[in-house]
Amino acid sequence: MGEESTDSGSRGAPTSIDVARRAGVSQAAVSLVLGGKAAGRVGKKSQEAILRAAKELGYAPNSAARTLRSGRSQVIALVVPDVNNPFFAAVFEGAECAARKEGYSVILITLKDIQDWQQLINKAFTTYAVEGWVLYTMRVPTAPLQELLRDKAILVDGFTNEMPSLLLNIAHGMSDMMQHLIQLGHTRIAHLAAAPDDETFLLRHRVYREQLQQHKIPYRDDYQVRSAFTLESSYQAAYQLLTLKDAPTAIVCDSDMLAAGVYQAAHTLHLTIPADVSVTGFDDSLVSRILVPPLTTVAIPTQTLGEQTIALLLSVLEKKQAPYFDSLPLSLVVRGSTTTIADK
Amino acid sequence: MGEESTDSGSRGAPTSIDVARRAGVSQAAVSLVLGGKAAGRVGKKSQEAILRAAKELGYAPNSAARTLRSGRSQVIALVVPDVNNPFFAAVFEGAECAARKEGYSVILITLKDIQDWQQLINKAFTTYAVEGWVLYTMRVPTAPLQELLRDKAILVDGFTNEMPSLLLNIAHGMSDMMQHLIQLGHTRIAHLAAAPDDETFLLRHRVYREQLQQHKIPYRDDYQVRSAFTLESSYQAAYQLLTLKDAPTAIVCDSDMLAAGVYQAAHTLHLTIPADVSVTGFDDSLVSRILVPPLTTVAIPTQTLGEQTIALLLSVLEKKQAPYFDSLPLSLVVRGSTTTIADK
DNA sequence: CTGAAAGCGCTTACAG
DNA sequence: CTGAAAGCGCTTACAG
Repeated sequence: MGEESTDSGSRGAPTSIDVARRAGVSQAAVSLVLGGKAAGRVGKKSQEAILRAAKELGYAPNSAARTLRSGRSQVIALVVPDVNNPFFAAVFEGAECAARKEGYSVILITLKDIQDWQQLINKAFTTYAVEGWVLYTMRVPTAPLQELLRDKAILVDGFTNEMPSLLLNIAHGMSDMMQHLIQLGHTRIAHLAAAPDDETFLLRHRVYREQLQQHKIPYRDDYQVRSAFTLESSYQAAYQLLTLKDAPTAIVCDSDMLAAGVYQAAHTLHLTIPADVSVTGFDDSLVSRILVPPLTTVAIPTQTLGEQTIALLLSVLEKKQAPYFDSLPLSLVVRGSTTTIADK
Repeated sequence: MGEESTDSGSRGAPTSIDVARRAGVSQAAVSLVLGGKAAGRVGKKSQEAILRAAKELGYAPNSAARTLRSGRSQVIALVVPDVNNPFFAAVFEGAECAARKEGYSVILITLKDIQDWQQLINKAFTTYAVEGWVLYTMRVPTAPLQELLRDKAILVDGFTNEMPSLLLNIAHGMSDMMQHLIQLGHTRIAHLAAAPDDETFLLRHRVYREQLQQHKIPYRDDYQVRSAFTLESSYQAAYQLLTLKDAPTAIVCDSDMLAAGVYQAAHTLHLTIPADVSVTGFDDSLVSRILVPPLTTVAIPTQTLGEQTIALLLSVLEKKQAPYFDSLPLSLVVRGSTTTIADK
């Protein structure tokens, strides 16, 4: 015998063998019944006995054994840049909810630095048995990782030829936002952009310029600032804009989190939102509702996003259909942070 | 042969046998080297050959097999009521960071309703191989669950005889907060309490009353309101307080999230914080820094909390010491939402 | 409808 | 220092 022998029955968790013994059936029958595959394979009497015995013993199938044998863990990993951004917390909740309906669970992996790619994913590979990956990181993974993730990962709000994407209609949302401000009479519109030069943010900027051009509003270099996703950074950036000689009457932010910095700077400068300056966000996260006045923003519907994400990933995993590229519509949510341009 | 036979080598993921074959060693040697247990057991030459072969094949150990055989998954589950509350997102990050240093990973489980206890934990039991549990839910689990969790779970900010607790010094934090307001000259101090009647919130209320009494300030029933953790609810509660004939000059909230509702209500009523009313929170989450002016609050240090939580859980799992009860000190963070009482 | 058995990919004690 | 082998607890095809 290979190992420290243990008298069965008195050990930690009960196994399917313990349940079988108690119910007077074979171990295989236990597995079938608890796996929901007993139809026409196990008699009524046995089924009842098995369920009773399992309950009495407090039996739960060993997930490692199940995963090892079946090759299926029913676990999906969601990779995001930062959970502390309430938007990604909502994305997690949306994905978790959609996944649960399909019998899957979601683990959350935070990818703070780009260097973490290797480390974190390797860790996830050796720690969890992850069946599928949803990457919402605005960063395309490195080549060796793409190989590991082939046919089991999708990208959200990003594009690469190496894996299917769920695209968001960022351009439409941004363009709605610009038109909203222009209709309110704004012409001095600044852009507080996100510092990372991911495609999703570059796109926002492109639409910002296009809209200015279409409405014959001159583009001004001094109305362009960029900020990291910290309050300090966005505060500084906003302060710079608001203290310009010819300060903007509206500031378009790439994210609700960045807009929070504008609120701080406006307060410092005794400016009132929206009377003195209109402010807009992007995401429609908790942040947009907490700010006073509530933030006009572009809503990314996290529940729908979760559903579509899970649907796309499962279709990829099951190879039911060729990877497709979809585009989720975003909608403008007008709240109290924008108003018509004041005559001063 | 039991099953669809597969010619080894050409299947999905490479196994330790593939690596062994390529390196010209036994499968066991591969396991030892990649498990970091090769010291004095495998020769230098073999080790190098194994590592090279593993790299070339892109080998990663199968986690389900490892967990099944070793009985250790290195996974800890953190159960919280709501990830959308930025405080719990920070708690997750703190725990994840501390756990990683010890070689563990953390999965996040959200427990919205008390009814979910059974369902979610059972699911976690059968989906993940969870070694240890951290319950930060302000709810003590039901009896049958306590049995399942025996000797592998700890409770944060809650108490039961059934499992070890990490206690937070809520009383101290709340008492500091009350003294801060009283020193500023406030006597009309209202309490916007959390609706759930968990011990942690009842304690805040007890300290609130004690402090009033100690400073000979009369307790007023009309200064007591309770609110769920939604903006709508806390807005309503705050509105009620602020429209009293004899409105309070300070509102003490059980959580930063609740304070956000006070900001909204104050804005509606054209009241300025802190000039017209001082507001305080609890947690020191992202919310407290986003609000304008930033919120005076009681800080729960999520990084330290994560470290202590993991340390306590691991000591319980390893049975290195008897479960102990510790109490994490909290500190007052004075920001811009509180000021001296204005003479009107 | 039921039972006996193979085997998922590892870890680990043991014999050499 | 190396190799052969047992076995973790399941799932699933197969023989009855």
